[in-house]
Amino acid sequence: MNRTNGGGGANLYALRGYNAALMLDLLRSAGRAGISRLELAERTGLTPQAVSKITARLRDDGLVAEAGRQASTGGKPRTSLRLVPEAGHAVGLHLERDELRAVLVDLTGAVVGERRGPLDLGAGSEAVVEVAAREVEGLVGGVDGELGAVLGVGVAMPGPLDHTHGVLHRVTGFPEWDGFPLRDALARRLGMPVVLDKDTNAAALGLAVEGEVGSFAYLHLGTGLGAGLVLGGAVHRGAHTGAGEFGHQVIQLDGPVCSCGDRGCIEVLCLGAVARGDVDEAARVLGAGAANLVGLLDIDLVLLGGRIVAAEPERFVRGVGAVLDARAQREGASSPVPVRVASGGEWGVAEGAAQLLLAPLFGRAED
Amino acid sequence: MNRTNGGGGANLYALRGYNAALMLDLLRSAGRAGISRLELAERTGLTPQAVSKITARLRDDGLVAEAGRQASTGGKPRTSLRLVPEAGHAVGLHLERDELRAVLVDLTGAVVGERRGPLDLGAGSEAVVEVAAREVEGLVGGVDGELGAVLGVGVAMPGPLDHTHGVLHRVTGFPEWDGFPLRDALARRLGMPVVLDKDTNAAALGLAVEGEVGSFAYLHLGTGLGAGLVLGGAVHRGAHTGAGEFGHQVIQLDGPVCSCGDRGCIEVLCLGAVARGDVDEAARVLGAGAANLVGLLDIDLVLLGGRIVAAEPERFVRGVGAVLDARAQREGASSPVPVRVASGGEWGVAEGAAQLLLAPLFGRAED
DNA sequence: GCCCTTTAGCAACAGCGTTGCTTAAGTGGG
DNA sequence: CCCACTTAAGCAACGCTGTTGCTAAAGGGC
Repeated sequence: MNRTNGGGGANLYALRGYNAALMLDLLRSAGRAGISRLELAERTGLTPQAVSKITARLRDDGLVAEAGRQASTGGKPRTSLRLVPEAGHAVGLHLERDELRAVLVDLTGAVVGERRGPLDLGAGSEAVVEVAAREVEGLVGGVDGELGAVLGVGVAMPGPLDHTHGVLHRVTGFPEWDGFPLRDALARRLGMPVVLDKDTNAAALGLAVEGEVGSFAYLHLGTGLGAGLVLGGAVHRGAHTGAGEFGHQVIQLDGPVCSCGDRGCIEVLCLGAVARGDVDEAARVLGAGAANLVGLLDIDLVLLGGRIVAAEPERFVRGVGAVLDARAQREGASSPVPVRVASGGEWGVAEGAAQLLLAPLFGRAED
Repeated sequence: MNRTNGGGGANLYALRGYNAALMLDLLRSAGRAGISRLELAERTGLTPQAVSKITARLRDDGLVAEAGRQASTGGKPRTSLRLVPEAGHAVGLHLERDELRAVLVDLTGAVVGERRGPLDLGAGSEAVVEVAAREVEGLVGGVDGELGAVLGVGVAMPGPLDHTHGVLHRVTGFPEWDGFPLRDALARRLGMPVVLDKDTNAAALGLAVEGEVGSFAYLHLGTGLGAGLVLGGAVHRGAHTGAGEFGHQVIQLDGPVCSCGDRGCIEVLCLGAVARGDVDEAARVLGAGAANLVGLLDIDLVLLGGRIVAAEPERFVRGVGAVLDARAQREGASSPVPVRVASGGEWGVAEGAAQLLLAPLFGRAED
């Protein structure tokens, strides 16, 4: 229980919600196998009786169900509890320059429906909102049978934008999008809550929920180079959703001119090397930036993703890893920061976008 | 009310402590003038009656007192409440290679006693602990009259160390300190709680408490170059207290060799320029690193400190500011990130160290 | 089959912030 | 000057939280 919610005081209602979210989060990580009431009590520090009461409420709400019994340890066996996946759903929308991906996920984050189609950001905001809305409606309507409440739509896009207000700042190449309130426009059109975030943040959130613990950086190497930062389990967006601008970090003073106007940005160096076919150099440059990040933030893990990484994953992991290993050796650290390819692949951003709506249920704060 | 305390559940006792800390924090920021119960209620979202109950408990504990009345706005005038400064004290200890500074501060953070003396880290751990302990005892004993409970001692030192366990990793130039459990040794010797942290973190904490809001970076340019990061009001230390290693960020790939063994670190470039007498170049290099930091973390403010900055404050502020201004212009941001010289001066680290013990009282989480 | 161990729930309870109302302490109009 | 009005602060009762004490349920081992 800490102060991050804008300095607000807490009453009994807040307390209840907090503990309920805590339980749900533990139940989610436990997965299909479930977790017993007593283990929930141990993990939270609450009394078993409190856990019984809280889980009873969650069962009444249909969010939690019993899932068999565990082996006895000499007495009455523990009853496992698990999340009810179909108790709630969320849509994740990944909008790119020329393509749209949409997923419908259940409460556990499992994908129960997906769609993919062309998109033209140049067609104007109204047309794009309409296309996106139709995809969402198709996805939600296309699933047969009873569908637990759809909590809303998470939208992930590249480029600078404002998560708090759901407004786009700029969409590279399409000045007509400047300042467009995408969140509210889509919410009004669909009649359900919408949350907007950067693609890299959505991907990082998805990875955090999937089980990556502690603090890590997700580096995305695609048409641009960006990062999603997870610090202490929460996505770090900064005051204006600007955090994670990894690509325009300068690592070569007075180096070649970058598209942003500065010189020696990691993006121009890295993508330049890729263009020359020198993947090892690209990985080395990326590694230097990653090492800067690791030192600055003391993170535990670096995850790589994006089209360019996907083309040669091992070489990038090896190249970035080499730089981090060298750094660890210089520092005398016991073990270097590991580097891996992010799971999720092409759908990772859309799945993470859906988590923008699920996360609050599990006590993952908005910031 | 958020989840940062290791996943623990919250009971009524935790709720009470949380709201009490919230009140104390608001009372502290209100300073000598105080703040009315109703304003506390507005700021926290709690009902006026709840505020009355909570502040009544705090008054019973002697932490809060009435401080006059405000002007009437047509009815009964509001009663101002303020912290009782002498209700608690803490010691801040700043240990450098060759010098020791110690301050005794009251609950509001005001300095009520200070000491300064030579120190030789090469004299060995036992001797240093003894010298430090004597300074603390002298400081605590030297204040006449009733002294509210001394909560403990905050110790700030350079170099890599582990805040969580209170253990030094390395002290540059003194290998015999490797792994020394300074926190526990000093705590045993003094019989009071001790908290250990990096000097830059202590300075940043002190600045955060002094009223710098939101997220900022404190860049310290002294014998080395380090940073203290405050994100969302809390010091970001990272998993192993390693965060803030700003100086060994590479900004000149394959540049000159640094003392750390890498090439093109900001520290070797910046201090090299200072050595050549080229302050403007040093400021430009520092600015490039600051711009990287601003982009990566989306912070609101950059504060400069340390001996070298103190020698030519305006030129550093101007030089770093110019780089950040150029960056803001490229980004099309409405206003550039401001740069200032950190208040606190030579005693800033020691004062911040004392806040390591006061901060928990005011709900400023340990991490 | 009995005893023991362990789990889960029922009932009473202390303590939290909230609600409804009363008292305190000012201002300002007639 | 006094009285009506406004605003602040506290008292009492209340609903709800997690906790405590105890009981019932359910399995294993001798």
